[in-house]
Amino acid sequence: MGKQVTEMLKGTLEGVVLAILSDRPAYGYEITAWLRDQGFTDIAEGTIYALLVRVERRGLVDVEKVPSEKGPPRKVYSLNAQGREYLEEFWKTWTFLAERLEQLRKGGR
Amino acid sequence: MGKQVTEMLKGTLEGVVLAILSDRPAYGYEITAWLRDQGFTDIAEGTIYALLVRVERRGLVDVEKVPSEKGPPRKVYSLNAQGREYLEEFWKTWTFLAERLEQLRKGGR
DNA sequence: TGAGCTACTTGGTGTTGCTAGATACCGGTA
DNA sequence: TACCGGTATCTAGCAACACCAAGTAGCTCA
Repeated sequence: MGKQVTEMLKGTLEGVVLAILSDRPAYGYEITAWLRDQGFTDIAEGTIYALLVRVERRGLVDVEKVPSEKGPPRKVYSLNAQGREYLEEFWKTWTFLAERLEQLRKGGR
Repeated sequence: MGKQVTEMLKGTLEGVVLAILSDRPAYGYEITAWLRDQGFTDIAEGTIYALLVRVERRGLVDVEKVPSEKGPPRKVYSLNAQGREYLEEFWKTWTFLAERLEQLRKGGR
């Protein structure tokens, strides 16, 4: 994929990461690896870290530093109540957009 | 809707507009009005015009100036061959993203 | 004359993801 | 010991995109 997916990710990537965290806590490196595995081959490492810092500042996630056997300590993020609320909103917005797009695709306006 | 949809529109709005044009030619004012009608209440007028200029510069659309009875001349845009190709790509990217998101929503990873 | 709708343009702002490089901890190997 | 690769995070600078605000311009009708 190229630039197209990059632009489309703006705004959705955040929801994607929060959705991942809604399943269970995770840390940056892990999230990046998982996304790559899912086909998001272009997602830059730095992007995820920056995003995590952002959602933390906004109070959507809680953080815990956990030592790793294989390297420096991990920052494990978990979705808190506010984050879950925000994720709800995200899914609503996404649904709205997806419905409009789907309608456009089949039959046009 | 609020800021969330604004961010999510980045990258997709372009596809939306091209999809509209794939049905039949249209001009900026008309497109804006139609989008508002479809629930995209936050879309700014200027945004559509800027987007149209962009896709024109990229050679995805052809333009024709058509006099209007009700105001200044309209710039009517129509999707050309290159634009159709690009729209194809857009739908592929969109499908990829939508599938990942849908999977995330139900059942998580 | 002026209000209101139609129609397009432009300059500045904020958010977001990418690039590229740096830092740091650890195990294995030459 | 010295170095390399994998793990793990952070940062500064950049480009793209949508928004905001204001302006220009043509037309109709009171």
